[in-house]
Amino acid sequence: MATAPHILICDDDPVVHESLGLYFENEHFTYSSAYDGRDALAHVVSDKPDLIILDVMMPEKTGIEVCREIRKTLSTPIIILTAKGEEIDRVLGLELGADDYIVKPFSPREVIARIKAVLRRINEPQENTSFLRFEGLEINLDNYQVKVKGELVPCTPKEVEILHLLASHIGQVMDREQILSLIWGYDYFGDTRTVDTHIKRIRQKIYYEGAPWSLITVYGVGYKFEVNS
Amino acid sequence: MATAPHILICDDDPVVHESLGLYFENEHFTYSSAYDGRDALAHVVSDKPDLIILDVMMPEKTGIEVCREIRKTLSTPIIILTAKGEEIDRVLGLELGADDYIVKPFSPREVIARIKAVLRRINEPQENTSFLRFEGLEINLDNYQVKVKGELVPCTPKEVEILHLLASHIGQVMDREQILSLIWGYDYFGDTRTVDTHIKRIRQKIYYEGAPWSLITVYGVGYKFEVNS
DNA sequence: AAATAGTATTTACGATTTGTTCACATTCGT
DNA sequence: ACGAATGTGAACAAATCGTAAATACTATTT
Repeated sequence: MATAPHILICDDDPVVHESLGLYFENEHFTYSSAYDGRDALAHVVSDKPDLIILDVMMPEKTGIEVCREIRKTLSTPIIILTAKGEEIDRVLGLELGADDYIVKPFSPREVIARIKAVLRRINEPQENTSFLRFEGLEINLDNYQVKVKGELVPCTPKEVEILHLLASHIGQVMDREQILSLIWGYDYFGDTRTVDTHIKRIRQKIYYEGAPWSLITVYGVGYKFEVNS
Repeated sequence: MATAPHILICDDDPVVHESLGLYFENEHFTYSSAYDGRDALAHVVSDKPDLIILDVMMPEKTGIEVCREIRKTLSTPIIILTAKGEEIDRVLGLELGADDYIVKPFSPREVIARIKAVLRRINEPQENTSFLRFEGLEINLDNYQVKVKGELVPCTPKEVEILHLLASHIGQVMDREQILSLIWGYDYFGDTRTVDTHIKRIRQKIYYEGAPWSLITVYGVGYKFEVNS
């Protein structure tokens, strides 16, 4: 994967291949296609994809079975695809060793973002930056303490974690799903609006007039931590 | 820059010019010198350097101001130079559009390595497709921010996405269906004229007299992003 | 084991922003 | 010149967000 990643799409619905193919070409990803479970396994071996997109409902072998098979020998990242209503399988899929989970119908942005996130997570060993400091703001994930202008501000664990997550990705918008996945974990089923409530409280606690940083809402996308706007 | 790059050194300290000059000659880079902010801007225009090294502390105009000025019209790579202890926020520098940041005192190896890295990054086919830069126009899909002449222009998410899509396929005409599929998703069924309205708003927001790029309508087909050659 | 305090989550609703469509003017290609 | 395609502004619809308050959960103390 020196340059662009190669993705293997496994789904019995040609429409999914067409639309994903379009997004991938746009990103200069290459891809190959499998239309049933057995076919999928064959392609995994022959194509050596960098990432596998696996629909749950497929003839011959279900995505779950395929996932289990793959995990016996390979650690290739897998993203499970499922129709709305099949959401029960989420926990199961992830316990089987899938790396992420997308519900149909999906948006282009979502799919591409998830793929990039998974590949990034796989490739880059995480840097240990548990302590972050900005003008008038310190976030310490070792002792779960947040200081504003040197003063300790009592924050709950979730608040510290979310703030740390956003502040360690300055300027980068993170959507609610990403935040939920990274803070709560992949097996969490909750209302994405929960994130909003936490953001609200974090803002209340840390914001002061003239702070050189802020939590910014990107309408329709998510939140980001910005410095000196 | 067919062969060796030309570097513009902007610093009020002659010692810096001497030492950098020495390294550059060794690498067969050519270079020119500016000793204050105003001088720097003049040289940027007349010398058309391939890369600019910009000290923060300079008479007449600080490096920060010069950087901001340059970014209004040019996308020439900039490396910011700063003395240890000068609490210039790395983030701030990079937000202004600088490409890298070196703290004095620097080692020859470090400077050369950084310069080569930046030039490589700029020249090679973009790996980081989420950020696009043109003369007087920057599109950042991580931030969802668009800058025209260095100034932040408030755009809605759809506007940023469409602009980024077109700008990442320079010269290539995309029809309305393609744009809808890639931005809205495969399951969207709406009026294709919606695209027109978004294009209109993008043009209103980003266009300025003499911009070296534009959103062009291809009658009966679609839209494309063009750059003056 | 029950009560309590501290957190987390859900829900609801108004406010706001954004997206879409429509109507009409203008431009384009034939 | 004509019909089709596009530009444009304004009205409208939809989606999203902020916030507060209610509810559920969890760990600790009594």
